[in-house]
Amino acid sequence: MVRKGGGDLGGRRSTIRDVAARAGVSASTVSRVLGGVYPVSTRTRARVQRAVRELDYVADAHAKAVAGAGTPALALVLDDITGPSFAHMARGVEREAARLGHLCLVCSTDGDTGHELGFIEMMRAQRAAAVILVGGAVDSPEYRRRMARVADSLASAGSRLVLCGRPPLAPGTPVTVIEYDNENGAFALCAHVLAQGHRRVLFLGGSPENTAAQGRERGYLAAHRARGIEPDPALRLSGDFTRDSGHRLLRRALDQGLAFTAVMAATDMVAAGALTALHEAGLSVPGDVSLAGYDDIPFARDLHPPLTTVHVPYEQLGRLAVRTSLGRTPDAPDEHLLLGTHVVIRDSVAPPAGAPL
Amino acid sequence: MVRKGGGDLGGRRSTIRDVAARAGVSASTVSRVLGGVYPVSTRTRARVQRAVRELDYVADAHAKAVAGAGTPALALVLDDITGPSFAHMARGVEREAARLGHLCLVCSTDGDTGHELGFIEMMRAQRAAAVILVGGAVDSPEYRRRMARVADSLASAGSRLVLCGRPPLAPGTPVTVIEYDNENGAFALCAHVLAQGHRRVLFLGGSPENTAAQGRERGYLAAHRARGIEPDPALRLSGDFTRDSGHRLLRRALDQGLAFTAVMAATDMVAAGALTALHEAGLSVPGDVSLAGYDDIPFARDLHPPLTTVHVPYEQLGRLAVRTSLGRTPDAPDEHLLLGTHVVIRDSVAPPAGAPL
DNA sequence: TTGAAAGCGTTACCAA
DNA sequence: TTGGTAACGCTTTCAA
Repeated sequence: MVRKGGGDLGGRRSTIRDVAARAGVSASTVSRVLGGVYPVSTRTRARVQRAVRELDYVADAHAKAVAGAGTPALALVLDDITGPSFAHMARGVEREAARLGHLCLVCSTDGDTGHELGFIEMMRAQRAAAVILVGGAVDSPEYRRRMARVADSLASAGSRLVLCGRPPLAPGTPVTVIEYDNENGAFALCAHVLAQGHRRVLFLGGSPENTAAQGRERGYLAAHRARGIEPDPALRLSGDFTRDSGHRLLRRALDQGLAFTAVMAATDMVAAGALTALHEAGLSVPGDVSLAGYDDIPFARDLHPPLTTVHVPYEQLGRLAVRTSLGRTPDAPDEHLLLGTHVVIRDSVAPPAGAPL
Repeated sequence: MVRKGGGDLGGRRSTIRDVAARAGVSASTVSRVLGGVYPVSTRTRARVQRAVRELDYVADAHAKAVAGAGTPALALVLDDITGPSFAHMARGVEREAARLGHLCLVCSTDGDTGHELGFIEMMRAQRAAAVILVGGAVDSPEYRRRMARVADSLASAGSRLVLCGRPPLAPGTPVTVIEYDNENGAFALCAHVLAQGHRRVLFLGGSPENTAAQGRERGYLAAHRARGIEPDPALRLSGDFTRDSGHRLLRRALDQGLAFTAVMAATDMVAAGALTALHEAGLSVPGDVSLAGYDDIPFARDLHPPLTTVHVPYEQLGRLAVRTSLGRTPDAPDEHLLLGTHVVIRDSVAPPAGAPL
């Protein structure tokens, strides 16, 4: 089969030497005109550029990398790109990486720690400029040990570990941690709910091990205590961060006859499922029960009623992750950023029926 | 600063030669035990493996690539990872790629053709196994020319162009096209709406240039004509595929006093925005106005009322994209897959008020 | 301003 | 079963 275009070499990619030959110069010269910054005569440069065009040549990125040139890629490791908040972080990472001229590798782990470790190993093999781990994790001594080892091994390969929305490691570990304030966000949100007069607030959590879920639950608890209320433990349910979890949990609560006048979901997705369950049960929101979410995903506005929630600057988080990890020496001391959140009040939270104004 | 762990070489990554030296063997031998399939004595293998562990060694992927070994990455190019349907395709691609041992590079173009071309060039430099372009495009002679050139240039570099949800190219072009049936899906959906008795159906489209939007609009039109109805052109609005577009368009239609009893949105996101605008105007769905979407994103169930829409197998699309593009000779003839869709009936479409049963 | 040659970290061929 | 060496495609001294 015959390729179109001038650049056929029998199915072989054209190399810098092919270009050199065609332009009647040496490979070094081609490299120099492509590099852009070296002194090359105008005539030579033109000839080389023409040859490049005719051959449709692009320099092999791997060869460049091996030779010590080239821009290393960034690696993004997350649970599931399909979660709206993850997707927004991914966008931030991808955009900032592109702006800085880096390519972006992404891996989904589906929550499997083994996969995660495997991916990190691959990223080290790829000489990634940084490996960004996104999303809550199970915080345990084992987690800290494992991550510290990863951080060191990445650092010694000239790369950098970035933890986004994950618990920090021991001081001195070469890692960048960027968190958003789960606890305070949940505190503010729950305080708002309580201020409306609710006393029995159902908490629809994530996995009890997940640090993001834990932080939000701590905020829920703290807001109660700040008002001198001891929340009923029976009101704290755990599941995962999916829409289905919210739906299932709320339906079960209803079936069990649990008494509550408001629901605080660990996630907007969870809230969405819960809302549907509420509607299915013929309950009106916020007339019969109030509902609040967390994350402020774009869809939250289109729920009915529009969802009161906590805004988390996910995209900015992603941008920050790449900005702070790049242009930093691999084994810089650990660095810790905490981003603020704020509650956005819409229509899904109101005073409980029969409450005093 | 002193690195922890045995593998310190003064900040240098350890190489296969470091491992060889430590194990007292040659680099070739190390390569062989790492490769796994060559005959190596048990004793030697053990020694090498220990050295690998002690040095925390991983083979450099770039060097491997240059040497002709190694698994090439897959490249995914899309508009915006934040769109739910894109995210699901991305998940399909990423999962299937991982299953097959490939890494996945992703780039967002934000609809900029120049960026797109630039990314494709980079992917060629990366020797990507395939470049998967996702999402509707502007179909023009210029588009076809450009894509054909890209397809050839990718093919001659041993890579393969995959078009997902984009118009096909001239026969014979080395490209794989995977489409889902926009027109028939929209036809079926609109037929369902018309069957309920609606006669003035507002169409909330995407960009008039976008082929996905066009296909859906064609389905809308065809369904009308199949019933002998000539739809009022004033009822066809265009915007983009965002939630805000739906909100804005519907609000404007209302402001202008446009008469309609049903709304068909080009996208679930658009439908979500439209739904909120409807609610804000005090209109009930489907009591006053029926509403239908397209894509069947998970959220569609949690809209109120749950949204009648068209299901598109996005994740499967992604998996298929990688499966068909891998393990195929680069300049195989063009291949064209058309995936079916089906309408999922929920509660947002009902007969118009005062309609005959 | 240009070219030759060494080097980057692998793998694969050929001998031993 | 092992080691030496060439080769992969590029960049970067070093000389000219």
